[in-house]
Amino acid sequence: MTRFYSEHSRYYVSVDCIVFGFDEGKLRLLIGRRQMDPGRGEWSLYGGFVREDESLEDAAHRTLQELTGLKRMYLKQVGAFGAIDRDPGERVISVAYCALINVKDYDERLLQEHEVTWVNLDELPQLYSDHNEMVRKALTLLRRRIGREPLSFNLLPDLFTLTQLQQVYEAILGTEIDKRNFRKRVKEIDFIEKTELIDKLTSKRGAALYRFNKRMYNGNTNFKL
Amino acid sequence: MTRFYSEHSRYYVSVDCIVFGFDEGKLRLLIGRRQMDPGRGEWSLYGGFVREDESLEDAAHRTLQELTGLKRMYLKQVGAFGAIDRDPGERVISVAYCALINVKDYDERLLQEHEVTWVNLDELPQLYSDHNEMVRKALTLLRRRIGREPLSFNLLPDLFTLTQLQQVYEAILGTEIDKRNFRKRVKEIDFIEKTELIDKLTSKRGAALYRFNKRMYNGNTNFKL
DNA sequence: CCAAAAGTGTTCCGTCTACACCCATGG
DNA sequence: CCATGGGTGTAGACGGAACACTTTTGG
Repeated sequence: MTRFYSEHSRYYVSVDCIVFGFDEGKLRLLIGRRQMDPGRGEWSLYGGFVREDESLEDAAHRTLQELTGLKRMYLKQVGAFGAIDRDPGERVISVAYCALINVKDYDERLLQEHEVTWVNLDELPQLYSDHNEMVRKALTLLRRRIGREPLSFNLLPDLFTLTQLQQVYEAILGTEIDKRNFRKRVKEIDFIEKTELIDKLTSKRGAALYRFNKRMYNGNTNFKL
Repeated sequence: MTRFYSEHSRYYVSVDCIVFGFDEGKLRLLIGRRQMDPGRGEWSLYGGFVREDESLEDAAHRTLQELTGLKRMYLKQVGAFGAIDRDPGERVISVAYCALINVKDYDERLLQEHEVTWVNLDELPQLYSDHNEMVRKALTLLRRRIGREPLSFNLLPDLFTLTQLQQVYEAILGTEIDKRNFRKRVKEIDFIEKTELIDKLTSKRGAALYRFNKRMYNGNTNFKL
């Protein structure tokens, strides 16, 4: 192939994944001990270098599949990070991606293997390089979008109770929400379907299970929750 | 320097600038004929390759200074674009930046020199590579932010009339806005200052000139316009 | 004197918020 | 029988939307 741009410099490009999960009413984040130099042993987001045969987003999907075993998950680009010395080793330009997964789907064995763990978002330690900034930015992005995009279902099982759904909102927004007002709004959203099933695990009385109906959602850009 | 990541591939990284201006009530975009192969002669955003001694944002600022002569302008990252074949020449990962400038500040000579022109946003031709997508994404970003961030002043002279300000909102949002409601809201925002000066160019009666007070704005994250 | 843009308040309606009690059941 | 979480409606406050006429002055 002809070399068009040979007078310019080339850079390592990586993807770093901010993986959010939701468990026991709290937002959690998947972080691990960095397994390469420099910075070996520091807490870090999970990431990887971009290969020649994949797009940025594909690289993030591949990285996440290595980590979790999950094939296609909710994924949004957070932004590119390119400070000259952001990586203490060499210059690496990194593109951050925010992923949302249901903690139950996660393969526990892979967790061990990659030496990653879930930490509560509010107990996040200092992370390698600019990773804390990536997390902040990802969270800001979620907060801005959760009301107009059906993000929250990615953090929950297919069937969920309204209490769980509300807890996701509260965890992401960092506020308390009035139960009656929340449920009133849910009732007016047709793509959140009540099923006949009852969850008896979390309460004695049992709670109705709901489901996100993707078909009904399609094309519906104007809901508000 | 030790080479830490030598087993991985490196890539050209460029910045592409979506430069918005505002003139005669319309949003305009700065585009030019591409001056290098491949794609020479196609309409294109203005961009450049990232150098080793600059961050991504610095690269965007430098590129924009070459183009407009302006030193520090409003600049926001739109996102990284990394499809494998997005550039027909070689693999180039590009980070798009959205800039807002006041058309009057622009150096007309440089415009000639770089063979770039202003086009109305609604008459945008097909652009090189994925540049149209970058523009769409930048516009979406502006629409989402204009209400909670003082973007609009970057598109106007230091002194502006309320009609001009309203036109900026209408151009970005693509909607018509009620004059009285708009002005009512402006009155409640303390960092938009009325001056004693009168603009007599656009109307016979004359219109009061306003100014964005940066000091008053600082720290004010909760306005709404 | 008239065309053209500037400037100005009120009413209505819909939306969001605050708020407290009964229900069902497992242990 | 009681502790625990599930489930329900209403009233008042607030904010956003609709709406039309007067003012000024250059030509």
